[in-house]
This record gives sequence, structure tokens and C-alpha cells, in this order.
Amino acid sequence: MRVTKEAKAYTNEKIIEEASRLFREKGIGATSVTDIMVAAGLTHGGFYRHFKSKNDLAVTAIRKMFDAVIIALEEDIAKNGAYQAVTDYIGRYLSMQHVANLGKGCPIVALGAEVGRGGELYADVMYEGEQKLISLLVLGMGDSEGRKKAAGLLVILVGTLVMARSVSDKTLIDEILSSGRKLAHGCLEK
Amino acid sequence: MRVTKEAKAYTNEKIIEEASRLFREKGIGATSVTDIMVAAGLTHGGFYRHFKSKNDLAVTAIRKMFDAVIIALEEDIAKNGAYQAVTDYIGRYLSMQHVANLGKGCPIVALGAEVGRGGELYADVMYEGEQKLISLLVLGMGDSEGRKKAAGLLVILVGTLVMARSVSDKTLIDEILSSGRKLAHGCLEK
DNA sequence: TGTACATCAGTGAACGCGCGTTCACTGATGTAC
DNA sequence: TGTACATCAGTGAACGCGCGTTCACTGATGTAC
Repeated sequence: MRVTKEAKAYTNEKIIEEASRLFREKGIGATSVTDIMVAAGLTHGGFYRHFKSKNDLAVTAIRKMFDAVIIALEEDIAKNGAYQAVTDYIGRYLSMQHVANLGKGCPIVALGAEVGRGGELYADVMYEGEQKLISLLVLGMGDSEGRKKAAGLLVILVGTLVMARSVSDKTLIDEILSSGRKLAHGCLEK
Repeated sequence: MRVTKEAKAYTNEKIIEEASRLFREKGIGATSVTDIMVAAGLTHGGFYRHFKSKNDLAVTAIRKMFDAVIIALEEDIAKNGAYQAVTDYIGRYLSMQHVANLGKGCPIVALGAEVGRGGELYADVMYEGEQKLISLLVLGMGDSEGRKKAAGLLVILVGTLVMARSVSDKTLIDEILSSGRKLAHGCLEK
């Protein structure tokens, strides 16, 4: 049952894609290799033709999650300018959709606590992603204190989403989001 | 091997105490009933004389985590006044110790993502705790927009700690904390 | 281009292990007289 | 207060289950001639 090189490459991407979704939806620990392989339309045994271990995949998947965010933001900056792109980013980040859609959402919020526990296994790839993201957000600020303000903005976005996702009442979620939005836009001013 | 009522009550508290620590350190899913009982100096079988299930304990433990924070803050407010108490709270929250000490730290940061996934199982007790905490933080603000500002402050604290814990470089953690502190104190002004 | 054979992506059974929970058992505590 | 017995906190073996990983096997793909 050997398969073409192209088919293998496709499978590899599919595994990463489904893992990226499932890890964020359920957590890394709560997602099994079988869950991922079934989601990718395969059986569990073949997994080890693609990755050394589940941890190996997790590192790759986290990188991919950040890459997706970063590429989208870069493209938006190129098209609409940094200020507008970052404003749109805040809008998307602090939206009801983002609260509800764990699987496509911010990896820091979905995996931050789990990564914080896992020692340095994932910390490097997380750090790398956060730094790239901050350096794009900086472009929307544009003064000498830009980097600090960008880090502050990310803190507000992350904190707001963690809070919003930890409660279930919809009205309360709306309140948390709107107060987060006000704080976030405050970072952009001046 | 029946035990006095007092001894049972002590055991019960000990289980909750160890669970509160372990759940925050390792996550609820990654902490086993056996882990908790061994930490409490017992064997796993006796667990079900105290709690209906692991989930039942988790709800109780989360409530206790919030209670501890809230009682400490209330006492500090009574002793030193609200403004000073909230200022101290920010100081403790955004400290290196809090970053390192998962087991005694903020339950929103440690468990927010996991609770966000678990449906409404834990959302109620989480919501309750957050509301109580916000209503204490409000006292440190003292204007008509107090409640919104208090929610904003909590967002900044939570976000900062999630970010700080998701990286491993100590200098970077310091940077994140100090930028968080600046933002947090900004909420207290005016 | 055609043939022979080595490679290896994917399958599914199996491994040792730890999980949450149940249960028969123990013996000290609590209670009814 | 003293005695007889029911209660039940805690023990440790056992349950069915799913986990990450390994492995013999398959057959189509890739490669050397």
C-alpha cells in the first residue's frame, strides 16, 4: 500500500491541520493520536511514518498555528496598511466567533496554560510565535514605545479571551469582550 | 478502620487542599484521583467516601481556590483600605513568584482554558468566583465606571500571567510582567 | 521503455500502562439499650 | 456507665477502557539495470 510522494506530503499536511484544530479544541493532553489520525482519514499506526512522537507533532502544529495568524496579518498589513490591519485584528480577536471557535483561535489562549506546565518542551516555539506576532502589532503603533505598547495590546487580547471563555453566560461574555475592545483600542491611540 | 468525624472532616479538607494545588500545577485532566489521594496520605479507594466523582471534587476545589483569594483580599481591604489592598494585589499577581508558583496561583490562569473547553461543568463556579473578585477590585477604583475598570484590570492581570507563563526566558518574563504592571496601575489612576 | 526488486506509507493487532470507578473486606467509631 | 451491634472511613484488588508506541504485514511506488 505504498503511496506517492505527493500523497504522503498531503497526508502530512492533513495530520498537522487536524492536530492544530483538535489540540486547540480539546487540549494537547486530551487529544489522542488516534483522534488525530481518524480526523485525517487514516488509522493510528501510520502516524509514526510522519512524526517521531506526539510531542514532535505538537511542536510542529503550534508553529503552524502561529504561522497562519502571522501570514494573514502580514497580508492584511500589505493590503490595508498597519493601523487598519491591527484594528481589524483586534476586531476579529475580540469577537463572539473567536470565543466560540476554539479550533481556529489564538494558540496562546488555547494552549498557554498547558504549555506553561510542560516545561521547556513547547516554550521555545511559543516564544518564537509571540515575538513575531508582537513585531507585526508594533507596526500598527508607530512610535518609539511601540514594542511595549504592542506587548501590552497582546496581553489585553489574551486576557480578555481567557476570561470570556471561562464563563458561559452570553451577556457576560459580551460585556467582557466590549470592555476588552475599549482597552485594546486605547493601546492604539496617541 | 472507621475514623472519628473530626478525622473525616480533616481528610476531606486535605483532599480538597491537595487537589487545589495539583489541579493548578498539572491541570484537572492530567491529575489522577490516585495522585490526589497519595498527596493526602491515603489510598485511592477511599476517595468515593468523600466525593461523588472527580468532577464533583473539581467543582469544590475551584470554589475553594477563589475563596482563598477573596478572603485574603477582603482581609487586606479591611486592614489597609481598598486602594492599598488592590495595589498590593497587583504587586503579588504580577510577581515572579506568581509566575513560578502554579499551585497557589490564580485559578483563572491555571484552569481558564480547560474550563473553557469543559462546557458548563465548571463555568458556573468560575463565573461566581470571577464576579466576587471583580466586586472587590471595584472597591480599589471608586468611581462610577469602577466595575468596568475592575473587569479591565482583571483582564490585564490574567493576560499578563498567561503570556509570562507561556515562555521560559527569564528576562522576557520580567519584561512581560513589568509591562503588565504599568498597564494594571494605569487602571487604578484617575 | 520494460523488468526485477527494494522501499516504505498505511493497516490493524498487540504491548504495557495508568485512568476513573467499584467492591468485598477490616476494624474502630457511633449508637441504642 | 457498660454492653452489643450497626455503621462506615479507609484499604487494596479488580473492572473495562483508552492511551502512546511498536511491529509484522500488505502491496503500490520508486529505482537500478
